Amino acid sequence: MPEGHSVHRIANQFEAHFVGHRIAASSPQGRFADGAAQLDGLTMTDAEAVGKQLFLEFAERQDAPRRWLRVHLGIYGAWDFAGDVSVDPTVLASIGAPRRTRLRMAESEKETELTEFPPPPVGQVRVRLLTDTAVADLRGPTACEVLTPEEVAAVIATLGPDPIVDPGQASEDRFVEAVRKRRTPIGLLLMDQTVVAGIGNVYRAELLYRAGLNPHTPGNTLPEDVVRALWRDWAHLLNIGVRTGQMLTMDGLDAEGRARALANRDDRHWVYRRAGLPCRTCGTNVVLEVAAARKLYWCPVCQA
DNA sequence: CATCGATGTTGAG
DNA sequence: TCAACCTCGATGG
Repeated sequence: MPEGHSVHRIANQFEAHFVGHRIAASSPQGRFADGAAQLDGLTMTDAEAVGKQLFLEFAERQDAPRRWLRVHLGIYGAWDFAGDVSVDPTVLASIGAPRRTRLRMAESEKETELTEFPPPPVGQVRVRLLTDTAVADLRGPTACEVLTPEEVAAVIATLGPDPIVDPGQASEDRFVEAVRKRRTPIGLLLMDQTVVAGIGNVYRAELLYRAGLNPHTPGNTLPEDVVRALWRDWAHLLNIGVRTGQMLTMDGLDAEGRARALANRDDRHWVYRRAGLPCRTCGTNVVLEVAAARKLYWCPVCQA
């Protein structure tokens, strides 16, 4: 699935083109007919991303009770936007006019031509959210449900800090404390959404590499400054991800390297998906091991 | 064209 | 620990 950065971009897209608009909600696939009926005709009043979860708020009127749609894309979910939407939602404010197009927002983003509006739903569309000028289709989510504000608060309470939602020192402190009180290996703690929200398998491998950390190191044996640096690096990479829409983890590259990283996913990471290939730094073969049913890539020399 | 695998989570056993 | 969820791009024949 998209890791935290994409979910923030999706929230930005909703913020820019759906919030403040009256929404026609439907479930072309039928599996979310009841939920869609609860939202149909309401106005979207807010769009928030926390970790990998997306929350869209709806209300009848300004002072009316609020309802939230909670969406988690899981491993292969995606939102498809079409109509007047931003090709790059993060630059909308400076560019102004949206572009009439079709945009898939999942693990990667792809733009295609739009011939009619609204486009007929393609495939299994769980939810369609339609305004006069823009449409969002959700497919393949692992979670899609209508919640009360209290239920949303309860979900968010289970999540660790997200550096974009809470950029302050308190979030860093929370992360440091959560990591340093547990014997669990840091490689698993980074994937634990109650410890930090939004990191997935790619960012985990890359953050550990960048920190020179052995994934098996127990959290409670890590020096405080190492854990703080880890948090700051996550915040740094997340911001790059939200800005570019790509999980670029090899910053500091020259212009040529940057172009290569943007063009080829094989040249984009230090260790992720590089099992058996030489480490870019020391030449040692990158190791692949399976931990908690996920593939973990790391360099046994650089991350000794 | 068939098969595989994935940037994730939940819940059963 | 592992299957299920449910989609689609990449890969191989």
